[in-house]
Amino acid sequence: MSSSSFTDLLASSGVDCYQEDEDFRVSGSVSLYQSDGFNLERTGSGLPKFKTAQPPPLPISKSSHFAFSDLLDSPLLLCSSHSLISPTTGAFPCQGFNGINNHSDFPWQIQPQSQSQLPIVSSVLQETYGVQDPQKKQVPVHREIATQSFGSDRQSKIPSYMVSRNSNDGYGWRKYGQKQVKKSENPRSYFKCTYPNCVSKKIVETASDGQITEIIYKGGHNHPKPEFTKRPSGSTSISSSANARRVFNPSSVVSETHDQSENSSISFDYSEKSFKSEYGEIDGEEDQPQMKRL
DNA sequence: TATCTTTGACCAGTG
DNA sequence: GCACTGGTCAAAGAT
Repeated sequence: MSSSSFTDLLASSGVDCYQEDEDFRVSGSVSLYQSDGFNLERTGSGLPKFKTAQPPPLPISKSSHFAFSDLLDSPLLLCSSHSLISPTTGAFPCQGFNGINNHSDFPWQIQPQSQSQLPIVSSVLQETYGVQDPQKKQVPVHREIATQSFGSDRQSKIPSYMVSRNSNDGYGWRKYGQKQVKKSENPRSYFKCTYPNCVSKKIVETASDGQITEIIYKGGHNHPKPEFTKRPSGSTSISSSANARRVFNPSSVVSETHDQSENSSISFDYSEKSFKSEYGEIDGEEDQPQMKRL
């Protein structure tokens, strides 16, 4: 898909794409769930408009759904584990955004403005392929600014761990700190990936009303998005969900790791079921009833 | 009982 | 060297 069609698609979907410096941002009023590796930001009223510059030619399909976490499994981001974006051009040195991406589908699903299907009423994305000083550790920074408007009443009922631990991206996150920083009036929560030996971290900035205003990813996952086995039915409490241990599929790790370093093709289900499953993120469809209860 | 979040303290980087 | 700031640690409480 060409960049123009991509931007057209986003624009038509209420997404605002623009690039600022090294940041490629996608913002607007769109329901996006998966977000790993992306900046998510709600800008104002969410009226779609392009600030700039041609965004990278993301191979997005015309699907109305996409899963951001899958992007982390793709070379688009994983390439950042091996090489950083050009600090001067902001361009990916690897193929991903250079228009030669082989992925037939961009792994995200744009949820049109329909607000009836998901708890997330709207979410606006900003994607930043952060560039760190090459002199410093070569860890890519993926900044994500997200606003998850669950609706004031609904959001307040969602336990914090449901947001923080999984953070809608399919990965397991463990909160290890929270701090009020000066440069932002909102407190920051610090998360680590729970996958063994994974150094990926993220910083989630949450507004006073509970909305996630910014997510900053530090370091890439050295593992694919985990596959989870389903727990036996019968455990319906939220705590059971929190206590559910994610089981990583070793074979998946091997194969996907290989794909990440090479040319992995990304496939994802555009169906609503899939999207909801992604949203359920806690443990797939098993947790959807929990979400419904919530 | 295990695992999680919370939160104050501590540490390191920077000006 | 000092103060400020952001990031991390770890004990305590919660689930």
